[in-house]
Amino acid sequence: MSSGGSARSGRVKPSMTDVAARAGVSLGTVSHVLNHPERVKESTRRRVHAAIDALGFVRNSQARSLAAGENRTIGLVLVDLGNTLFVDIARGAQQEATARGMTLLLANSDNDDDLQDVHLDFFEGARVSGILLAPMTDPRTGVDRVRRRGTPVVVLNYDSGRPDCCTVLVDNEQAGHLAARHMLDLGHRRLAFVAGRDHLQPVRDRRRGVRRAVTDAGAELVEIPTEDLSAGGGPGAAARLAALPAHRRPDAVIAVTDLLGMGLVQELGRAGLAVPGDIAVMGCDYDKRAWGGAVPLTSVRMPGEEIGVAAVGLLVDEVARGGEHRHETVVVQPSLVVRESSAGREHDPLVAARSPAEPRRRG
Amino acid sequence: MSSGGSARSGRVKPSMTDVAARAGVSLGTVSHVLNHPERVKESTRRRVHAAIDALGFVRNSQARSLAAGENRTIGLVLVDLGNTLFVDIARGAQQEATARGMTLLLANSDNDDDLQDVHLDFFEGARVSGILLAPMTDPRTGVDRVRRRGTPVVVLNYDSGRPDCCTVLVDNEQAGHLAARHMLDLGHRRLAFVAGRDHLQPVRDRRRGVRRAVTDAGAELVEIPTEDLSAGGGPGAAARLAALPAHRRPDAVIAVTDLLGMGLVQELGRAGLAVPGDIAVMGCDYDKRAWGGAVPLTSVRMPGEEIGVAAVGLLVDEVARGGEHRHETVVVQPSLVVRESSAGREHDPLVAARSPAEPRRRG
DNA sequence: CTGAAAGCGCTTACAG
DNA sequence: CTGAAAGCGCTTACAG
Repeated sequence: MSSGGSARSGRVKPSMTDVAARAGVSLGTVSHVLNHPERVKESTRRRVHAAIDALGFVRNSQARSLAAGENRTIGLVLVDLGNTLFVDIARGAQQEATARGMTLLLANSDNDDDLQDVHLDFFEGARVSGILLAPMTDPRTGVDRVRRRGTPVVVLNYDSGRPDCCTVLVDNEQAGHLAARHMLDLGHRRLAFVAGRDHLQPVRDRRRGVRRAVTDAGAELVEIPTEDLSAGGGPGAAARLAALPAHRRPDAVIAVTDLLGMGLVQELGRAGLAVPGDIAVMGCDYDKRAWGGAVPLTSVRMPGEEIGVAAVGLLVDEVARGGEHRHETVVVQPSLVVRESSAGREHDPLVAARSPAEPRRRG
Repeated sequence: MSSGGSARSGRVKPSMTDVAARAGVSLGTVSHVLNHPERVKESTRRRVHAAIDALGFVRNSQARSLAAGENRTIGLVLVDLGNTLFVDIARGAQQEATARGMTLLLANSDNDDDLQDVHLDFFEGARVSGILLAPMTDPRTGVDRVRRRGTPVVVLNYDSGRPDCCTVLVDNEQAGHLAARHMLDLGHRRLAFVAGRDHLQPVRDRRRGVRRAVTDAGAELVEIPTEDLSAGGGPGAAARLAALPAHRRPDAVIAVTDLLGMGLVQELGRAGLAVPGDIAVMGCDYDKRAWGGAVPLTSVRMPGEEIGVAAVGLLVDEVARGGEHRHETVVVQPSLVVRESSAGREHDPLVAARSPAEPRRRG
């Protein structure tokens, strides 16, 4: 394939005035056929539409927002599009926004707090009707700044603990509890939990759930620390497990993330421990990047799309009701996905997902 | 954590007029301190900035675009954010856009052509300065429509074969060639290529590359068709391979995607064939969802970020040079990532990526 | 049912 | 160095 002709010089887009001229009507009439077609006589409407088509007119939404004083777009700022949970959130939000006649715009802050601020400022400058923010760390400053200026913000996947904006959370304690219950139900009595420090909310909450389940069952829990929460943390943790004498070794391991779980499975295999024969393993997060590991990984699925849908709902309510709106926190429930790494090969992957509980509301 | 207070009623954002009043200057002066600070006396500038801070003023970018007749944002419409290649593209485009003082907005069409059109129309309505489009199928209609109205479009990852817009492509034939050369270099003489029909450009081009390498080497190629290009295609293809008598079985398999390769590895293992001992396997795409499979998968990496960077470069040139701009096609080169599924366990994963060739230009 | 006119929040020559 | 005024492309009462 070869080269190209030069670009047609940037043609100026037709305006409503051009359409009006071509249709032989006034500017206001064109606006009416766009906004209140029922107020316009059929034949006029047709002439205007003909002119619109002929000219390839596309209304300037910036001018429209400015004049109408309303903006039908929502900005979604995400920490990390590399994590499939956030892609799911975006998909859910997208669908719900469309269903409500709004447009969703995405911005990826790529784990960079400064970039996150840039995006927040951008959306505010664009006068979106509201912002959905999935932050990595405490978004206090950013949220404060934006809210103080009057733009509604819904925080996703981070519990800021403050009641001054809506929040959508996953019940991470329940995730940990589900995971441990699963292992206990399989008959395991000595569990291990591989995780980082409680610096990150999800780690802290999942740990709580695991501990509660183990304590309630009168079983035993070994906690194995790791700095690296992705696959790279696998070798270290696997080495520690493999080094234990067989009679003291846990018979089930819960990794705080799927990537970590995947790394574990791989390294345990190399150390000569069969999964799940010698030791059952599961992750948490249902991260698609950990799909199809050596042994398909049992996990706890976070309902990303549900989060996106709920968030748009809360935001739209706040925009519509203004002062009448009351902030609330929606807590969405995770669900267990049983696969081979805990239940064995005969277990059909992906089929046994338990259906999630109803989201709880509070607030 | 409990409930919330009601939202502060949607406060109206301060305008430049408010800033001017507070600073005791005219509207035009405020605009000058924002756009041409050097033209304003230091003390005045300070007063204006004080007013801006006090009021929490954020300039309305819609009004600015309207008045200035320029818009510093670029829209990126992606087929599928679930595929990590596109996330990489977005990251590269983001960085390059920022470096050039523009803002990148993302929209995910989620494999839905209608949604893709919606996004194109939205960006056109928003009067972005240009659009980057990574389509799934031939984007002819959409691109024509948008370009006819004067918005520059750069097409990513799809060869439309027409010289009337800029394009950034990955050299998929080279990807296939690299893959086959790798297997041949390892000493394999009977290769299999598992892929769908040539309906999709990448499949067609990768197949060409594989065939060329095999033919040039005087080796043998078995082509195994599959409908499903993701992990689900693994079992069928693995069954066909396993069913062959050992002396006719290929000693190396190239899957057209990583997900397919991952599915293959898993199923071959279940069928009792060791990877790479009995049969070497590799994928193509370097999809992070296929990370850390049973056996880390050798693959061909597509330089997503490079694509994003190149695309923004072409677009900005077209916007800046207008009629002077000449459309061109940039072809970016893939690179081999050798891992255990072809090279064996002793091979250190992720270390042996060959560095990619320089991108070629044409046009 | 249609049109004339003010106004949304900004930028930008043009005067002073 | 600063201000007054026109204009960007639209919407929306308000008249007719």
